[in-house]
Amino acid sequence: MSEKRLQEAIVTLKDSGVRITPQRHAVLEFLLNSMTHPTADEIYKALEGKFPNMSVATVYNNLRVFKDIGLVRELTYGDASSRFDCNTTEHYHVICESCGKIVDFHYPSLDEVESLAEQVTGFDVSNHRMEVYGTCSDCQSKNAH
Amino acid sequence: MSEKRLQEAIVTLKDSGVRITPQRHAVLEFLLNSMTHPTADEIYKALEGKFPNMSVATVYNNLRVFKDIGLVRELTYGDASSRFDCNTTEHYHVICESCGKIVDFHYPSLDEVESLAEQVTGFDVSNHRMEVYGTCSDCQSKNAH
DNA sequence: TACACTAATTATAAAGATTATTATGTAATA
DNA sequence: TATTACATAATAATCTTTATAATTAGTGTA
Repeated sequence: MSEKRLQEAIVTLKDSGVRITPQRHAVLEFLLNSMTHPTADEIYKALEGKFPNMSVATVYNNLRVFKDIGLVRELTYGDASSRFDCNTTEHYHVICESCGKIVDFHYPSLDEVESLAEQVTGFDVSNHRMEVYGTCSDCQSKNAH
Repeated sequence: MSEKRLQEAIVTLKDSGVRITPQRHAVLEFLLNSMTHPTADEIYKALEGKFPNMSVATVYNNLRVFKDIGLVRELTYGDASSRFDCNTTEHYHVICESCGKIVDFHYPSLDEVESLAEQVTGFDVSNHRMEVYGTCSDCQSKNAH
C-alpha cells in the first residue's frame, strides 16, 4: 500500500534532481512506513542495523532535502527534538501529554480562521497548524489505579 | 496600564509563596511590558544592563516559576528557542514566516474541535493550540520591490 | 533589630539536538 | 576515462536548556 507512495516520492525526488542513495531510500522508506512521526534520532537508531556506518548528519541532511521538496513536514512541540511527518495531506495532531504519543486527526480545514486572521492582522496568510492536547486512552487506564 | 497587571502578578506570586527578588521582578516586568513574546535569551540580554551579574539560569528558573504558577505560557515554534507570552487569556498567534513577528489574534475557542477529537481518538482532551502562518504587512511591502 | 532558616542567585559544567566542516567516496557526464 | 558535482562519514562546533554546588539574600520570629 505504501509501496505506491514510496515510488511516487522517488519520482518526485528524481524530478528535483536528487540522487537516490541507499541511505536516502532507507530514510524515506522508514518514514513512509512509520505511523509514529519519529524524531531524527529514532530514524537513525532504526536504520543503524542496516547501515552500521551511517552518520546522524546524513539523517538530518536527508530530512532537510525531503522537507525542502515538500515530501515531509517538520513538527516542533514543547519537547527537545523535532518530529517528522510524511503525511502531507491536511490534518491535525492530537498529542498525549503523558506519553507523548501523536495521533493524526482529520477535521475540515479551518479556512474561516485564516480569512479572519487576514482581515484582522493584515497578514497574507498561507497556512495554519493546530494541535489538540490531552491524555490517550492507554494513559487514562494506567492512571486509573 | 500594565502597572496593574504587574501588581496582580506579584500578588499571585506571593500567594504561591514565591519571593519577589529584584531579578524576578525585572523579568516579570519586562515580560508584561513587552508585546513581542521574547525568548529567554532576549530577556537575559535586555536585563544585562540593569543586572550585570545576572545568570542565564536565573532567567530560565524564573520563567519556569511563572509558567508553573500560570502567569506565562511557553510557545514553541519551528525555530530553536522557546518564546514566552504573559497574556494568558485565550488567544491564538499569527506568525510572519519572513521576519518571525508574532501577533496575538482573538477568535472564539474551537470547543467543537476538542470534543470531536475526543470522540474520534478516545483521548481525554484538555486544551489545544493553533498558529496561523503568513507574511506580515511590513514584509509584504518590502517584497513588493 | 538580629538570627536562623530557606529559597534564590551565580558560576559553571553538562546534556542534548542540530548544524558546520572537511576529507573521502560515489554517481553522472562529457 | 577524466572531470565535475553531489553524498556520506566522522568529527567538531554551536546553541538552547538543565543540573550542580557554593554563595548570597529574603523572610519570619524572637
